[in-house]
Amino acid sequence: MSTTIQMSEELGPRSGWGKAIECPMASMFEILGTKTSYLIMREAFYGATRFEEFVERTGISEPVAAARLRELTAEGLLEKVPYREPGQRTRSAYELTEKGSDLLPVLVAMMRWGDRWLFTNGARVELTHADCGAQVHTELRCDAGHPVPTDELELGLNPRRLRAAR
Amino acid sequence: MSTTIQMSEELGPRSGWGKAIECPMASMFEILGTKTSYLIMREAFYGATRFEEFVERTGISEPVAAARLRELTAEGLLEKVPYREPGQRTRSAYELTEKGSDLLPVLVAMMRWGDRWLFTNGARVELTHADCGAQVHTELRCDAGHPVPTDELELGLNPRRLRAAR
DNA sequence: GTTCTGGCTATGCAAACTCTAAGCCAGCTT
DNA sequence: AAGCTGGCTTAGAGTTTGCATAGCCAGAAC
Repeated sequence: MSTTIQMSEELGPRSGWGKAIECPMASMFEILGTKTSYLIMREAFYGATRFEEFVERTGISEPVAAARLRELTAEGLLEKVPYREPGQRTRSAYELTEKGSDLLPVLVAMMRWGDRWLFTNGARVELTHADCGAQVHTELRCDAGHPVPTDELELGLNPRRLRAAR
Repeated sequence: MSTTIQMSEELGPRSGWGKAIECPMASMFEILGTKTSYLIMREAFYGATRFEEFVERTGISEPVAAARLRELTAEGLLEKVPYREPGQRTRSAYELTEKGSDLLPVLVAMMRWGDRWLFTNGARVELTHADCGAQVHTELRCDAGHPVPTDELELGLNPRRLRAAR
C-alpha cells in the first residue's frame, strides 16, 4: 500500500471530481493536451526558436506546428519575439516565457521514466549536470527540503480555498 | 538564455530526431498518449482499484475506461489482481506495479505546474509532506545530490550506446 | 520587376479518441 | 430458477488531431 497517496478526511469517498474540484493536472491538459505540444516544448528547451526549426526537429507537419505555436503563444508558454538577421527581413522567434520554462520538471520526469522503463539497453540521450557530470532526475521534496517518499505524501484540500468557498 | 538546455557537441545541428534517435518522452506517448490514461493513473495513485471507481472518479465513459485499463495492464503499469469480498464473487482489482508507481514524479510535476499557473487563487488540492505538513514539489537533482538549475543541465548522447551502435 | 525564401494559411481527408445507448455474462441472492 | 449487480463489450456517431498538398505574402536579392 506504499504506492498510493494518503487522502485527508474530507476527500475520502469523493466522486465526480472532474466537475466538483478542478484537478490541476486535468486543467493542464486543456493547454497541453496533445503529443505535439510536448514535442514543441521539448524543442523549445533544446533551443529551437524559429518556425522551420520546430517543424524539422519535431517531424510535425507545418499546419499542426503553426497551430501549436499559436496556442502555446496564446497561453503564455511561448512568446513571439521579432528578430532580424543581417540582410534578412524581420522575423518572429518563439521563446520560452517563465510559465513555459517552469514546465521543465514535467518534461524531465517524462524523459527519465521513458529512459528507465522503455529502453532496456540504457538511454540514448542523457541529461547530465554540467558541473559534475552525473545524471539528472526529478525528486519529490517538500518545501522544507525533505525528500518525500510516496507513503509520506498526503493529498488534502487547501484550507484557504475551503474558507473562501463558504 | 538560461531557460534552454546546453547541448553537447555531437547533438548541435541535429534534425529529424523523431526517427534518428528515439526520444524517451516521445516513446512514452505511445503508452501514455491520451488524457484519459493520465486520469486513470491519477486515480490509481489516489487508491482506486475497481473498475467502477475508475469510471466514477475520472468521469470517463465505461468503454474508454475499459480500453485504458486493458492497455495500461498490457504495458505493465497496472496489474490485475483477483480479490473477493465476503458474499461476493471473485473480481479483478487494478493495482500499481513498480513501473506504474514510478510515474508519480510526472504526475506531481504536472499538478504543481497546474497549481502554479492555472489557478490564480491558489490550489484547490494540495500535496503535502505528511511528516511536516509542507507542500511537495518536484526538483531537478543530479545523482550526486546537487540541485540542478536549468542552465547547468546538459543533454548528450550516451557513450555506451554510441559504442554499441558502431 | 522578377525570383527566391521563410513563414506561414487553406483545403480535404484519414485516423484516433470519446461519447451515449444498449447488451452480455458470471455468479450471488432470493 | 429468476433477478440483480459489477464488470465489462458492441455499435454507431461526433469531435479532435493529424497529414499531404497547394497556395499566399513580405521583403530581400538579382
